[in-house]
Amino acid sequence: MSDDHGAPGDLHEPILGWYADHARDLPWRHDDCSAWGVLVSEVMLQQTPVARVLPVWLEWMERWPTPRDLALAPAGDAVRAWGRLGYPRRALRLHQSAVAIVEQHGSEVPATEAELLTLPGVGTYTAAAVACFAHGERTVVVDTNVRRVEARAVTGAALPAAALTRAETALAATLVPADPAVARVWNVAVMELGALVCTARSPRCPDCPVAHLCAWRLAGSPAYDGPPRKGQAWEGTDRQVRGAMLAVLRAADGPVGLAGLAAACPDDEVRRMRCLDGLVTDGLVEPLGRGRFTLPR
DNA sequence: TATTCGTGGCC
DNA sequence: TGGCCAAGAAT
Repeated sequence: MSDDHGAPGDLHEPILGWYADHARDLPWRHDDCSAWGVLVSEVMLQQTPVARVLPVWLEWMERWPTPRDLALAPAGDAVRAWGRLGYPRRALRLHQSAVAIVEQHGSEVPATEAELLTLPGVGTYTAAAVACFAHGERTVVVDTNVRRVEARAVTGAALPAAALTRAETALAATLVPADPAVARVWNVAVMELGALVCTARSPRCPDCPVAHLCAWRLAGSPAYDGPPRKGQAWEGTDRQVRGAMLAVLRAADGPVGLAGLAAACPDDEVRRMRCLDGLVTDGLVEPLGRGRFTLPR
């Protein structure tokens, strides 16, 4: 029909069609899911796989079905209910967001990106995602999946650059359909394609609806040739100790003494105290005096 | 712009 | 086996 093979517009029909057939049935995508449910899901999904988020999200929605419900609970309850999703400051920020939504937004999750961006823990991606998926706004949603799909299909690179570039955002913007309702499906469809088919390590190109026009494939699927990607250090980091300390506090019924927290880092008192200080500064741990600590009240 | 911040599963 | 990676945000 068109002779300009590879034009960005050619991606729409195949990807939207693929999504219609292969989308996962996730509760936060249901029409009856509240904007609050969408916001909670988006924050939980930051750097955390769907499989791990699902049971915790269901628990949260049952326990705190509205922002007001969470705002009325102690912050520590949110941190404990966060379980082992990782990056527990997200739980704290979600609680702070709930309070802000109640106090400053009439208990309704804001609909515009600008307002959403004022909420703690809500950045560029999450604001665009919530405005779009919860409120139907036509936004440009750019997450790691979108970046990878577009890097391959359009740019021809094996992987996107380490940091989001203006060019990527501009490209993504040109690809978002003009109609808000279609844009909404497009945004989630590209993410889904990246999550299920156009994966980082071993992409399932035979299952890809745009393999025939993928610039990366047409170039012979060249290996990544950019600057070396530095991994996420873990062994011997403060994160490891902070995580262990928080695990102790989550498991405990009441306050925990320094001796109990020492198990998280038995061989290095300097690091141990630095991490504890950091947790207190972050608001994830509350000092009670006399060397006793608890999750925030 | 580069770091820091959890956790666990997978190839 | 272990490095890599997962719907990022804040500083």
